[in-house]
Amino acid sequence: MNDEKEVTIYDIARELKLSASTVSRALKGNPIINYKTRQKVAECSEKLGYRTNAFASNLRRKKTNTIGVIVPRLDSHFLSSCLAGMEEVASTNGYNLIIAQSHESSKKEAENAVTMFNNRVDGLIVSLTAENNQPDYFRRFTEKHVPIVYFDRIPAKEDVTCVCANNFEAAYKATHHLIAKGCRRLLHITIPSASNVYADRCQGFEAAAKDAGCIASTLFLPALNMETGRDAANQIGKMSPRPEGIFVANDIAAAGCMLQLEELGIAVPNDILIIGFNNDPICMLVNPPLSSVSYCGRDAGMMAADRLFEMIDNYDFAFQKIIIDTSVIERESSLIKQ
Amino acid sequence: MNDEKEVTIYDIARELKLSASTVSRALKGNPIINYKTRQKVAECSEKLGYRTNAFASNLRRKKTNTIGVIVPRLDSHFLSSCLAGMEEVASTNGYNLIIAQSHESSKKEAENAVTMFNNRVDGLIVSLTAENNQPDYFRRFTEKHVPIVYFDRIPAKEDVTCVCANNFEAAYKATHHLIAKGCRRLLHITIPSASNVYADRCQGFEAAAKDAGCIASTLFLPALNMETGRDAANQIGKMSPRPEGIFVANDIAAAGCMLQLEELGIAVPNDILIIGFNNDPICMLVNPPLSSVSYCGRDAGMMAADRLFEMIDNYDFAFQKIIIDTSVIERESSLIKQ
DNA sequence: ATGAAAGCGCTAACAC
DNA sequence: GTGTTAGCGCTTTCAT
Repeated sequence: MNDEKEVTIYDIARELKLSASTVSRALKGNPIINYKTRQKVAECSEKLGYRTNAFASNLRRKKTNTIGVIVPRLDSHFLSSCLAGMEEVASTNGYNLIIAQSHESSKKEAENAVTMFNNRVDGLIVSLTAENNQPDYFRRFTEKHVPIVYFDRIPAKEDVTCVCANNFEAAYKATHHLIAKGCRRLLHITIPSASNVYADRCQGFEAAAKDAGCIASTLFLPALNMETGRDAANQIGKMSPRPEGIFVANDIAAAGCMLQLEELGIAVPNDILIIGFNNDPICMLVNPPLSSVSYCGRDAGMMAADRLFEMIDNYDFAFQKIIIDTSVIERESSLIKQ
Repeated sequence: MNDEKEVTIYDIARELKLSASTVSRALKGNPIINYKTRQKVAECSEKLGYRTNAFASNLRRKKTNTIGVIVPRLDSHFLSSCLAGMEEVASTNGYNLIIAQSHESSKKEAENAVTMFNNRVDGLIVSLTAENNQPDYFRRFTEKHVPIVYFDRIPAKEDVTCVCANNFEAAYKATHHLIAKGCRRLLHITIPSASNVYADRCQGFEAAAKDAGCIASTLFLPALNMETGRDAANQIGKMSPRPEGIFVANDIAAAGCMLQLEELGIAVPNDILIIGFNNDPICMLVNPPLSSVSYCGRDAGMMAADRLFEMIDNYDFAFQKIIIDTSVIERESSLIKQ
């Protein structure tokens, strides 16, 4: 492909009448090499336009300095914040990130896993699809002692390292918040999913309602977005009696729902209180501002990456569950009643 | 590192009493190899748990099947949509994406460029920082004939391949839209930047205002986000006479500005019309819904990746400027006057 | 402090 | 249709 010959350490060695090994050591700043030699090598490499060949090095060292990331999608605020955090940590540690999206398809996720595996990533960070929370295609990584950190959407089994919120508790708090504002008839809007994220939120909601002796029901949507949020509002419009407080499993759907409720003449928060999840920036843009559960993506990403590097560097595979803080952010959408 | 010996093509060869080259060919489905042999190799490789070693192959082929992407940040809706589009195209073509963020710092961008270069990416997709639109650190790529596609924030010089909107025209259209709604005193809110994105939008704005004989001024903010958008609104509140139509260079700042205007008792669109840029989903969430200029990130990402693969596959380095469609999306924030 | 030599796993030119 | 051979560029013993 490339016309001009690449400069190798042999070229530098020849030029300087040294051996390749000396050059190799000098280039990595190995102090065993005479300081002057190191300087000469540095100069010469600069002069010749040398660049290290990562594969040759990888091939030799059996290490890629690359970590793989598999996420359901890239274009969500939460996930891209997570990635931003991971990228920061990775680049500080001299690692690259290779990123793939599963598009919520377990099949695509398996394919991504194979690619990552063949690319010999030194570690893997994964957020699972909503479709499958006990995939078996990551087994080969653990078999080869390639560490995996799951984040946000974690597998059902216990013997993994993961970073996530305590979704049960977070949902409990969110629901409790509605109850504290005087709501007795509660509705939870979510998707049917075995994933910890949705299942735990659902259970947290039910537990909080039960503990307070409230009437709770759950509305399952095919997906959680603006559209489906609006559909949910239309259904709520027809309910009788209507719920007094709604806890939606993500902010986008909550926002869609709220907008549509307003259009139906159902006022938030006067007629219905509503709270979302994720504390997406949109919460502060909608009117009224949307209460939500805050959960910092960038931190989650950084913690996942930090833990992964610990595992890689210390060859330490102890399973660990890292819980991210969540807190209820009260805004106008849930503030009036009391 | 890894305890168990990795299985190589030699192991398969030994097992099957074949040569490594035959195995290599068989594994890539080379039709010159006997069908039965291919099958046997496939079975055996499966049985032994063989996985291809990408470095060894890369080292040999001098090709990485990896493309590098450098973006200012990951956690913006527009950019993550672009990435999603690129990832789709890349993965269809059997390529991986390695992604780095410059955090709007030219220094970090240069570092990223070095990393990508050393990792021998087969091609590069870049959106520049707002800080520097004529970086020299990508020169080494072109010198080595590694194709680069710039997107969105492109360099000042002409001899590059890029994918972007015609920001001048888009801004002209947006401004003209305000004028058509009856605005005579116009304000543009942006950041000081030599980048095509902001400079061209600014010029488009000025040209449209001038062509219509309107009074135009520009407010430069230190950044374009919710906060600074609100600051802008505070400044607008003190202006006299007040502008009648505002064109903001991105939607987040536009939304922040609009919210703050409302808080100051300045009604949108009754007192002031406003239009943003990017058609971010938040446009439909704010109240009133925000007019904007639509510009599809996913398409831009896909087009950039498509063009890059063309350059890689056909060894074709003709410079090409691909213009993405933009259109003014009229929503309530600019609809009343006429 | 430096060098010689072997080998990481794969591919491709060239044989047969 | 299959095998032989050499080499991609680097790192790492082991010598000296």
